[in-house]
Amino acid sequence: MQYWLMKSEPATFGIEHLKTCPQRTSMWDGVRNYQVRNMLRDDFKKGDLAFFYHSSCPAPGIVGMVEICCTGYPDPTAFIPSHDHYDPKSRRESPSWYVVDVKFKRDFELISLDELRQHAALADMQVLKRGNRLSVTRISPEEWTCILSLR
DNA sequence: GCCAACGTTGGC
DNA sequence: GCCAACGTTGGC
Repeated sequence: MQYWLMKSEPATFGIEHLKTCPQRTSMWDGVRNYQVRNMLRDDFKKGDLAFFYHSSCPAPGIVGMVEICCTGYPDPTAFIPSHDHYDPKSRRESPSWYVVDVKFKRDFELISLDELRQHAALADMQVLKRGNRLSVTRISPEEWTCILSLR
């Protein structure tokens, strides 16, 4: 059982979108970064929990919690030529990219980036480090508990 | 395998 | 829209 933080741009796919999906569950597709791919493919397990983070928006921060529904499987959008996430280098026999399914668990009143930075116990979180570009990062159990205690 | 150029991310 | 940071690409 592991904890994660998953970033998404709310204009593209925010937590409000997730809540309108059937079973409030969606594929987390479109990851095109190898470090994140490796985590989705190798490390994510059914039952893991993740914070849902809104980035590249007026109020960046944690807005909710999701549960991981399955281990990673090949990203089907990479195989569809007309899709925005199409990647001709990804083949069905040797997929380049992976997804997991995530299910909505709960909302938070926004825990802003600024608020996260105010807690020394969270200072090591990758999402707070400058230059961080990973859309998925690990959260330690201590960090998870600390963030939950904020709401 | 080096490294410069380029593209993307994401807070501000 | 700026710009720092850093991943990716491709020539050599």
